[in-house]
Amino acid sequence: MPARLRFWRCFPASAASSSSASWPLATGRSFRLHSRLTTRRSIPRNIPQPHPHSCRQIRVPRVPQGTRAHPSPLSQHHPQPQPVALVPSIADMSESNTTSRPTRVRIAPSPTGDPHVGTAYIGLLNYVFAKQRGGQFILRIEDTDRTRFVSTSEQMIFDALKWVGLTWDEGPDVGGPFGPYRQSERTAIYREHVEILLANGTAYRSFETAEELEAMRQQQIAAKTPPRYNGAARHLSQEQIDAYLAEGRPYTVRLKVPLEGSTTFRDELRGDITFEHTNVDDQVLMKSDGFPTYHLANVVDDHLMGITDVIRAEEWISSTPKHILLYKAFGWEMPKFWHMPLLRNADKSKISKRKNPVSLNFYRDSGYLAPAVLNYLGLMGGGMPQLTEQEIVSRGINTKETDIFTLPEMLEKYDFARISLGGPVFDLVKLKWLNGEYLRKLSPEAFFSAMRETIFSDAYLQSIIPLVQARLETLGQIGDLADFLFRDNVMPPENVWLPKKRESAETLAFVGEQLTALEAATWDKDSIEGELKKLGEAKGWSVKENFMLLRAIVSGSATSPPLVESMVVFGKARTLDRMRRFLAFQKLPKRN
RNA sequence: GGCGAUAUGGUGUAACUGGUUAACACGUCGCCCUCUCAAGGCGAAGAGUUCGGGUUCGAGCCCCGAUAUCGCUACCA
Repeated sequence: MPARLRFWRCFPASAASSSSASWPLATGRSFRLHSRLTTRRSIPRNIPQPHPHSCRQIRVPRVPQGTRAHPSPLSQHHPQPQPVALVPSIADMSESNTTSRPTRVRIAPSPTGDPHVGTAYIGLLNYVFAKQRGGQFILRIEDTDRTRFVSTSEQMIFDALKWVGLTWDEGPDVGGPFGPYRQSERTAIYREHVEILLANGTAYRSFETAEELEAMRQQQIAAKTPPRYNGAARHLSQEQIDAYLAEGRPYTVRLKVPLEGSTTFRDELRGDITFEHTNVDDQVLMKSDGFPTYHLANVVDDHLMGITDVIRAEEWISSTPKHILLYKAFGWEMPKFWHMPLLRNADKSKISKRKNPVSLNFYRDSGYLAPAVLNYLGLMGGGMPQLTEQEIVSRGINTKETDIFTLPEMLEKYDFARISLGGPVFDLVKLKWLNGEYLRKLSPEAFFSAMRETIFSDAYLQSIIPLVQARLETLGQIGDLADFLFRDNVMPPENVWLPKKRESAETLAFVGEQLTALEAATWDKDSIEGELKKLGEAKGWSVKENFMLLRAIVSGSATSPPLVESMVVFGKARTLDRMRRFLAFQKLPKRN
């Protein structure tokens, strides 16, 4: 059994149950985990009994071993009927304060642009988690940031998730008993809850302007002290507050984090994690525009929607104490937290569009098959049991098949206890190999259908007709003119892309700016053209230079159908990817 | 800088409660097949498990200490 969790095993079992109740009690590393193993079940034989005097750090399995190759005594002695089989109910094994609520999980994407692979990744994990336990998978739209809101984004998220094959039981489009599922439609709810916090003294109003806060931040940075809100507004007198309110001064509401002590929570994959309160900021809960921040909205909604397990990316670990504090401030039952490792670029940084295609639209439009994408995502972070050597030999199966599995197989075998915590690099090379495997297994008929539904769909072909019809003398010439709309690797030679009167460095810099401009653009002819011309004017690039450069990058050639229309047809995700690939290629060290 | 998390070949993962030459897949290289390229078959190189101590007959798994990487450090999520 791989030991993935360390904890101090020096507390008698009886001490365990009380720890989670009080706050802010800095618990030792593992009261609760300990209790997980000792309550409601007999202690597994293979785990040493706690000894009152021994305080040795040992490793224990995070989760009962029922699905492992070697069934634990637990699962042997206590066969449990399960909805879909599998990970014998982590909930069952958990501490007794969890009143076996039905499993409900959620993903909460933010509609700020193209649907993200990370959303599909976390979505997949949540989906599998829920379905393995006969629970519900909920989709909630976190659109509380109106400055980053993109109106087309929500629909794209729906479409992308459906494309990969994930379906949700409740959501903005399908409804459900705990709606609305769009946070912008829940502002009244948040306001009510803020009042509760204000009333019970766990939050306070803060009247500083954004500028004042920024100035404070700069000062703190200059003084090399941690940039943090100084809590000044905590000390405002009631008269002062009333006066400010009377004059209609805008304010935010902040969480009143205890000045002393610490908060400990259990991450189901890592064990207990403790944060000193001196390191937890008085987080803004309600912005001056009346919208909540993620922290408030997420806690309120998770509670109201009956979420039992919060499965989200690792980047949230640092703010989890704030969420814990909020649950406690409201007096609510806590969900369990599972922080998944972050998908990474090749350089190990958090996956980002500049270094990796992250738009699900890109994968869909480029002809990746949804099951392959899902399969690949399932490979990230482990989770699927690997065949042992003996199994490979005895069953004589092709070893690469271990890496190939379907969603139903994941439901059957995926084991959250197996997840490895190192951030996995999202490797396009292996994804392509996997996709190729899927493609080859298709029947010719299915392959044909796949082609006709994507790269050669009627809709795609029809969108191309206006670009080529006037320019052809025979139908057979279409490939001469529009090959770049059907190709993956397009890379113009330097004599094609480099303008006569420009240096390569300034040109590449300009491409970078084109890219930035286009990333922000709505994907239609006028917007694209407008953005490009605006940029060209600002930077002193003629329309001709500007467009010819981009034409070279997008089409690989100096002649092509109308550029902007071609880009519209080709799609935002793929066009931008082509530009990024161009830049990446040019930055590669050249031979000679 | 502060706080937190993480650490097995280039990449993704294995390695049962510490037990023989650290396994599988992708990638790379070579050979075979073949009109070419893929696919397929066969084979090879590539890590001694971030580093340093310790415990032990024995450590990737346990302990201590470093280091590195990533994340957070917003009226973004």
